[in-house]
Amino acid sequence: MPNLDAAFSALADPTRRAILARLALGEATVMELVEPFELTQPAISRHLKVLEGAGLIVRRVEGTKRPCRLAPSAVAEIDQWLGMLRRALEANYDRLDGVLAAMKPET
Amino acid sequence: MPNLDAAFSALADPTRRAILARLALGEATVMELVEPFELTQPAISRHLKVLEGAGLIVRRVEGTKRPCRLAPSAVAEIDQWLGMLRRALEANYDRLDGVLAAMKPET
DNA sequence: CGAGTATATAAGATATTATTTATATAACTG
DNA sequence: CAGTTATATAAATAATATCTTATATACTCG
Repeated sequence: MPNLDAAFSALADPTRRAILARLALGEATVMELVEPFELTQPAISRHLKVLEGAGLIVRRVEGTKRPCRLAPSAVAEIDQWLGMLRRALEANYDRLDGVLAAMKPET
Repeated sequence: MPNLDAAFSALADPTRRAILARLALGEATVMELVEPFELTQPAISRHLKVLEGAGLIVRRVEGTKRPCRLAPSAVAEIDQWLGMLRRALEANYDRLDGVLAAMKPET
């Protein structure tokens, strides 16, 4: 089970979300990801490590470059967990209790 | 606009996710939420404050009790943001670039 | 090989978070 | 009103995260 802690924690940082948004447009190298931010290269490298550790990105080796791109798995897992809340909220306001009694709380 | 930072950050903690899972089963008071955990009441109160600040729960006043329940707004916002990644990943592997060029990165 | 480029790691400063114990507030209960 | 219950806040501590500068590694090119 990839880690929900790590995934949500990674998404909690606006720089990291911006990196993911950039990667949604396509693969990018570390230096390409450094450029739009006012942070140093080591800072971005660290953010990338966090994102990779959370399973949100993957990296290739291409000579001296390490292009990053989005990874599917973690997003799916987050979606699945949020689905629980979504369903609870859709099933709604007035009668939350009864309808949802069948759901198992969490690990 | 409720805060994505706050929302994801709130979700990054397993105790808080467990609290949300419990609330998906229906409203609960602070003491009811304390019971299943091996944490003190002040610790849970603080977690609830974080969840409330993130817009993930709301509270009523009922005498001396403060029953909590899920709030819809933050989940919707998170969903929306994750939707960007989801679409990028669905549009997929081979040709991420072209298809997604129309997307705006982030705030 | 030697210089330059791309990236990673280390060390250190500072900030933030999570927790506990102790205490405060406020509402019910007899 | 006094005691009890439900919850919040404060102070102290410990662990974690983030950033910077400095430096290491590892490819590439002439």
